[in-house]
Amino acid sequence: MRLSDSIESFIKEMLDDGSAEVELKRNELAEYFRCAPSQINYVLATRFSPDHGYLTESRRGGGGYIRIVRVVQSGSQRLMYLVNERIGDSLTGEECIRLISQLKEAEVVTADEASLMAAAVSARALSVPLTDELKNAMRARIMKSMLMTIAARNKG
Amino acid sequence: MRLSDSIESFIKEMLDDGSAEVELKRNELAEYFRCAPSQINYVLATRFSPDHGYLTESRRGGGGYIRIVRVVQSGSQRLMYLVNERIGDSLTGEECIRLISQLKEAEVVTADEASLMAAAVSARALSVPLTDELKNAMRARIMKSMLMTIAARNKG
DNA sequence: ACACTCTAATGGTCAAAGAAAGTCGAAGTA
DNA sequence: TACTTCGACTTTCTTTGACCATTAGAGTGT
Repeated sequence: MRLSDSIESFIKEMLDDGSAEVELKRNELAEYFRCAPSQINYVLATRFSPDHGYLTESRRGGGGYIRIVRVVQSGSQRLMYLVNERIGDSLTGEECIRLISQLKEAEVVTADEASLMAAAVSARALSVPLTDELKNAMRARIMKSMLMTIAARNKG
Repeated sequence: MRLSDSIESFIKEMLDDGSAEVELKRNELAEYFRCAPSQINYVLATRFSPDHGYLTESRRGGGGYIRIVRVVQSGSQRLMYLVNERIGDSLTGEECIRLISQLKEAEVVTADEASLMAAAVSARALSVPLTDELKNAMRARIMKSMLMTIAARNKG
């Protein structure tokens, strides 16, 4: 069996033990598996990316850590669909507005949250000297990032 | 746990015990935690800055002291300050996080809204091929746009 | 009393060392 | 060809120590 697979299983077992969140020390884990510390990063990048339904957060320096949060659960299917299928690399301002109001209609987000989201991808927010293509690429990314966050909170 | 975190908690506990103000002796505190006195300055700079919602004032010489005050501002005061003075043309990701968590602490936004905002300006959202400078400029704009939306709703 | 100086007691700054984690290209493997 | 693994180098956060700045009060001379 591959090292990466072992590390993946190890982390997933930890996640199954109750909480949907786990905190670890990169160096300790690498030591445990007798591999290069950067191997852990590889596993995180290939098996615990947002597309796989996980968020990771970390801190360097003394007392540093890596935290992994599982965000995909039954209730978030629709959101994950949006993130993975509906939204591609690009989204116009209008498409954003349409999506956001659908989410509001469906009561996935509150009205206040909907306006916050709209503000984040508004023309005003993106009024920097960039091509429309780049702006729409940014919109897609900003939307995905926010939707992932909503999916994470909706897991209960 | 990190030393800095311990010192931070210690000070915050003192602040929670009633008054929104605390006075301490740098050397005594350093002695108590068995660390270099300058460590206290580090904690103040990284955890009790104005962005974190605190002001510090101090005096040297015999009978010197350090006073830490938690700043209390109304929601709209804080929003105005942020939009008009604090946020200029550029904001780093960390600065965004700090400002957002202050708004949450001050109950200007809900926890859900705070994570939404953080998601909008996260590195994940802005992982497009742009210079850091441009990204930080975008962060400033996105933040302002969102904050103005919040300010608008708080009036109605 | 008064003014002046000296000194001990504080706190401040900054650069360097230490302690994690991140990146990325090269080499290995299936 | 695509996926893994490694390790040299980078970045970020923490901790310390040497040196600097300020202040209150004691001592001294008039």
